[in-house]
Amino acid sequence: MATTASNHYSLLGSGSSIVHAEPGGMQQAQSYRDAQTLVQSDYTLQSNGHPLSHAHQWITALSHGDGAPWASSPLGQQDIKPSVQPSREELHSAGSLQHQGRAPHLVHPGHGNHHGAGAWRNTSNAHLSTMTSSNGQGLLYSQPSFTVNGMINPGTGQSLHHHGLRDAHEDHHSDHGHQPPPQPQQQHQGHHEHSDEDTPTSDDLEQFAKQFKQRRIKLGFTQADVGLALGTLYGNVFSQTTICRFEALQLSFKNMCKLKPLLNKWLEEADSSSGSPTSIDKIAAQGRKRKKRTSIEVSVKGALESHFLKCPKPSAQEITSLADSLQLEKEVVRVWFCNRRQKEKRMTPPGGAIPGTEDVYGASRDTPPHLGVQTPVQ
DNA sequence: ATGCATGAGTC
DNA sequence: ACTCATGCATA
Repeated sequence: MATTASNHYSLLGSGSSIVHAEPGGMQQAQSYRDAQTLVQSDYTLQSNGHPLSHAHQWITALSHGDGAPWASSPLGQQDIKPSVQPSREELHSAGSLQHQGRAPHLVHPGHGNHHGAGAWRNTSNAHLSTMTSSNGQGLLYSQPSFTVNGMINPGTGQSLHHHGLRDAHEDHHSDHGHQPPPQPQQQHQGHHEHSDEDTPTSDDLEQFAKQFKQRRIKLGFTQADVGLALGTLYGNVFSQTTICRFEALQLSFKNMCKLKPLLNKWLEEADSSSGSPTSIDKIAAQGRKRKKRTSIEVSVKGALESHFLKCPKPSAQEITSLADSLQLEKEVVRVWFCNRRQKEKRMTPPGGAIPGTEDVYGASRDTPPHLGVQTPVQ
């Protein structure tokens, strides 16, 4: 694809003072790739170096295994990268064992409609203890540059954390209307409902997320604070978006499993370190151009929705013609479909389905099952 | 809280 | 060209 055009961003020195806001600039289909000649009119230059956004790559790289844990991945994750040190042998090894095949269940050749994206809540009640059995998940990551207590004090009220606060997170969840997703956990008859040792169940995650959010708020931290703290703490920086999605269970099962241990660690650190100094190291930020977010009109969205229902995976040809008829860039349309598909794979359905009422799309029956809890949120 | 976007890793 | 993890920008 237009790699040429899409990645011609420039790095801005950290000391750059220029800034160019360009608020209500343009926003509709401006071909960013065709416009190579146009220079960067449609890119927003962000001179403000945002905190390293490459950070996620460490994890991402390894995490791509996507074998859907519930599916059949022999080994789960042994990701977790140390900080910025590129020298890491695991990087490679991990790559090899990844992707051992997509979840057997939701594989649909051609484009049927949806695949069982909803494999999500397995709810197999059992505590599957499976993969990850021995990876070094709970280990520490080396943190060369910065070490330690990351996390800034939320100036906003709050300042008392107790350690014993562990409230019993024992609540409800007798069960949900889960469906029986192919849950391949095997071996180890789990029995320890621990946090990081074994693969959590959907309910475990749901519970943890709930508790995490509650405690986070009690401690007075925002989602952004946590994301930043994880960076200074472990070297993995996450954005407010990711924390938010975690709490709302809007990530894939695998992704949730990966983040849980990290957030769990943070929770522990959070209440143990009461008067920690909070040293926030900054890493050189880099800026790159990013295409301005395209806003798709509702009417157009409706059209895209319709097409999606008929064909979630349109061919390049179809995308082209569709883009043409809607007067959007092909790339925008392509990305829209990608995001749409991704959305279907999330744990929680879009609007928060009501238990018992599913199927967001007409014929879809395997849409991700509900999750009846809608958190009010901050 | 979410929509659109980027990129690495795959297929 | 797709999937996935992730995030900037925005409603």
